[in-house]
Amino acid sequence: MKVRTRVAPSPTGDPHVGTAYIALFNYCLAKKHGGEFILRIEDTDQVRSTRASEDMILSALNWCGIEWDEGPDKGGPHGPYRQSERSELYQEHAQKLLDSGHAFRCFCTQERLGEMRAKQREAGEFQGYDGHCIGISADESAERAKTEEHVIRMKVPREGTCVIDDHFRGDIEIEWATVDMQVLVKSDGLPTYHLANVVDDHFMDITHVMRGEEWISSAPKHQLLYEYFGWEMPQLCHLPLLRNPDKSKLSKRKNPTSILYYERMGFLPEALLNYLGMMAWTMPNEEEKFTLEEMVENFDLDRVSLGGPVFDTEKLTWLNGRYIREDHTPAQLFDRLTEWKFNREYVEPILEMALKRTERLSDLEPLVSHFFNGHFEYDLEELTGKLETDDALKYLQFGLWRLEALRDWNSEAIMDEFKSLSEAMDVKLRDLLKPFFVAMSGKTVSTPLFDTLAVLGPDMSRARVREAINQLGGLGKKKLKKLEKEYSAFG
RNA sequence: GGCCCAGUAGUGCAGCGGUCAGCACACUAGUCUUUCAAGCUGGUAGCGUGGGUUCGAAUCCCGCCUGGGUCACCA
Repeated sequence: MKVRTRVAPSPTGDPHVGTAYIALFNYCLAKKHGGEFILRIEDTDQVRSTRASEDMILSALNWCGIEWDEGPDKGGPHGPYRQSERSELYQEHAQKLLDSGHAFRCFCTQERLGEMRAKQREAGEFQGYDGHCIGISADESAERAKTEEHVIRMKVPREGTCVIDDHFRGDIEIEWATVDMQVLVKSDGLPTYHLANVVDDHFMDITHVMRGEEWISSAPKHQLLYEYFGWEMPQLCHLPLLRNPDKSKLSKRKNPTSILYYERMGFLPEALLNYLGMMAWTMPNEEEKFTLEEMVENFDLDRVSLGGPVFDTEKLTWLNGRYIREDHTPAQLFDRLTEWKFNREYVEPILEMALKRTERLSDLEPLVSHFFNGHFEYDLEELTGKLETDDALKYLQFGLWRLEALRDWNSEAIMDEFKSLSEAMDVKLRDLLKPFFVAMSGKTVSTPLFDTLAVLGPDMSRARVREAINQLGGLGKKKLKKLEKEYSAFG
């Protein structure tokens, strides 16, 4: 049987390096065995999914050098490859489960579920659905479904043990009693991940499901669904999660996670991909610099290690340096530079900001250099200005939280965010903005703040705010907690 | 907290019962260079812990500890 693997990102934000990491391994497994690699978009979360995010993910993955055989942009024999376009298929299969008695409609309100969980938590018992609606007769259920809002849940045995076969870990035993009666179809009629994923993997002939370790605990649900449908289960392979330096799961709050950030920072796609390949994996000869082709050629699931690897930007930087100096002539490097930022598309909007502030062409470089730089050594006095260090830290942290929550990254939205923050904090906008201005540009004379943030993009901007906070002495746990309280007081 | 997963220097990995546990990043000393990098030569630093099994354990088994994940009408 032909090996078929997939990566199934959810288009709910910036393209994540974790997605590229999972994609890379799936790609290598498929190609190593002459198989196919599929890209599927899991956009069943209507609230958070956006087409803009999907587009970014596809182009970011392509930028990394990963190509798929089938996907929403190129089609294929198992399409459509966007879950929002496969609704009927899920509905049909939810109905099958309903008919076979493996699933049931649940009419419980959010309030009741909330109370139920609160009670369970208080009593210290297993938290999960209590089976309230499971006994409703098929007729009554069908009748009520016509008028009442409801979800469809899967039935899960209340006793016994489920054995999951993970390729890396062998048998994993999980008590059924710890598995919740998962919602399969939401009240908006769309499936949850669990249903859609199983149905799609089956109809797309996926043979190996290689995904993050975070999925292990819900694997019993998936296995059960395969059983209910009478389908063959693909081989499960749970890859260790990429970590922050503090070992927690890699997250944008602690680390830049967007592929776009690494691109803007001046990392080369082949270096980033190579680096991702040395997370949890090594070449048999221990060589650390290798191409995608070499990785495919040598790929072997047995060479995957399971300790969660810390995404170490320092080592990535070293690797990137090797690619730059070992693989480029000055002429080639110039082309890279042009591709990167030294082009009209990137520079022109920046020149628009700089134009009015320029008297000689030679004034230009210092004025706009922060659009091409990585990080700075800040002048701490410039960073704080007239503010006390603690106040500057507070402003920066509050602003950072606002920026982290911001969904649409554009000049107006950013301005609104800062305006509302300054009102809530009852400080002058200009005072609030000052440290950000320096944090973004490393200077006191520079381009307009909001436009600058917009051009730099979310991850780069956040990274600079974080860097400024660190250089000002950072925020300890205690201070951070105190600030969090103050912040949540006015949101 | 319940359940699950993991645990080789600060970090990424090698090791798969039998030489002083190797490599790379970082750090550091020296060397080269007009400076700084890069390069080269060294150095510091590790098998979480306690029990077994075995002639012999980083490697196999068990307990503990630590870290992580997960407990949604998000994926």
